[in-house]
Amino acid sequence: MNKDWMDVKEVLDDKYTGKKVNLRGWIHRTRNIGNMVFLNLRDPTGIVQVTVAKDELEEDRFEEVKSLLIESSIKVTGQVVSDQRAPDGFEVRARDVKIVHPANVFPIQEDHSVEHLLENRHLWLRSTRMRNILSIRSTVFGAIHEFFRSKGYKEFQSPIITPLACEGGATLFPVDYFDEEVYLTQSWQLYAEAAIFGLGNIYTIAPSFRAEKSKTPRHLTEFWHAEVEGLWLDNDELIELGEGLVLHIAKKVLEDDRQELENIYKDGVEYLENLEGPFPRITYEEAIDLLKKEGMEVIYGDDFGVPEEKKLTSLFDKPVFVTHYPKEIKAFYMKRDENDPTKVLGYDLMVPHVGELIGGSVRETDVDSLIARLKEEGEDPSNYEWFLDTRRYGSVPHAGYGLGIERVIMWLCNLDHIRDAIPFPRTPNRYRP
RNA sequence: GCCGUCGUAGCUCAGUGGUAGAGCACUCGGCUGUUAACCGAGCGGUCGCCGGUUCGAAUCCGGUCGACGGCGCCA
Repeated sequence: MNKDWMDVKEVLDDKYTGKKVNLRGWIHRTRNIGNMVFLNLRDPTGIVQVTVAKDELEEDRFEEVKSLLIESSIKVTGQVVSDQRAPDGFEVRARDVKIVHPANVFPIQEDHSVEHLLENRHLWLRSTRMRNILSIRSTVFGAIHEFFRSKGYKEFQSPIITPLACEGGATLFPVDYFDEEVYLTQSWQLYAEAAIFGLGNIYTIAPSFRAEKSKTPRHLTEFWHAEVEGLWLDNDELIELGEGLVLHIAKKVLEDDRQELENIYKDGVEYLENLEGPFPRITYEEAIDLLKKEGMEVIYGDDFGVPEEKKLTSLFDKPVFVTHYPKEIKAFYMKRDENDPTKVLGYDLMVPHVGELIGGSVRETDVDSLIARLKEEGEDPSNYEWFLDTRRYGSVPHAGYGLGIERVIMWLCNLDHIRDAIPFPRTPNRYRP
């Protein structure tokens, strides 16, 4: 190996012990004891201790290094030694330190409130915790592309600016479009249903926007949505497509980010390692019965709240599919079950702590049924003419789902709050920085 | 939308009617093996904002703004 700059991780992996290295990065912490300075040098791969002795540097340079504040950027040349006194068993004895850019007083110290970290999110991204999470996030995005493309699905983009709603009840962010009111998209789905009859099976990863004042640990107003639409799929095939994606994501994160995952959540690794299909599948009615058996007061026809979700997911050691919900509590576009027209062919995939990870359904293709359901939801069907057209010209059975990517990350990392699953979270009370 | 908690130094907090406090950070001094170093000194405030009660309000009362937490709704 012969290169100019080494990674901190390589030093900690014993690749350069006894040798000279060149490192560059940021001062994570610094301690000076007079004629010697201890620096913890951070780069994107890790943190290593650097010792700077007064004898080794020119006097002026030593005084400069001594006065550097946390987060100053530097280049270090020195020798790697194995030393039990160093935090990770290895340290770099500096021969030369070049100051790239001294830092002002860093606003984030050891004690910090949630609010302070959110105000300084642009600086908090340098933390080990955020670095680990964002690495896992990157892997999750890659895994989703990989999964769908390996199955022959093509990537299709819908507009972000749109004139119509999609999810009944969900509120839209209005946008002033040259004096007309349009909205930020809530979902890719309706446009996907137009594209599917030409392109075939498609998927996307795109932001979705929900103007709901949901002050919960599971909601963002702007979140990243992985959505898929497949031709000829029935509900069972759609379940397999959802299960396959979740399993593939978990596998990839274990492969590529095991260390990052362990840094955040030690128990997560074992849970994910043991995760395999098939996930349990129960109907809405069976879920109601289970909850009643557990002593909960649930009324048939009600959607599950947080207490019901918690109870239900606690009964299984894997994510659980709940199928065949009553049509009244689900979106207008879901197809009714021919065997029981009060139910829809669709499902939610639920996991502990997070709740719903995926919501999917077979799509209704009958124009009259769609119009009737739209009216029930208080929508004006004339706003949906182009969508209804997709059913008027040789529609075929099809199905799809949406997966909340931040919720997947929250689940994988066992995060207390979904806002840590995204670099700059947007919540009802926060849109800065 | 509903319920709750909290706003005091750059940060984290104490102070519940009588002169505004601590730890950390920062500055200066000391120290060649520190691990959130340590020791000494210094700097640092319109107690969120508006109004009221009182001889006197960070403290009591009313309002307001903001943040956080929980519920509902959803992915």
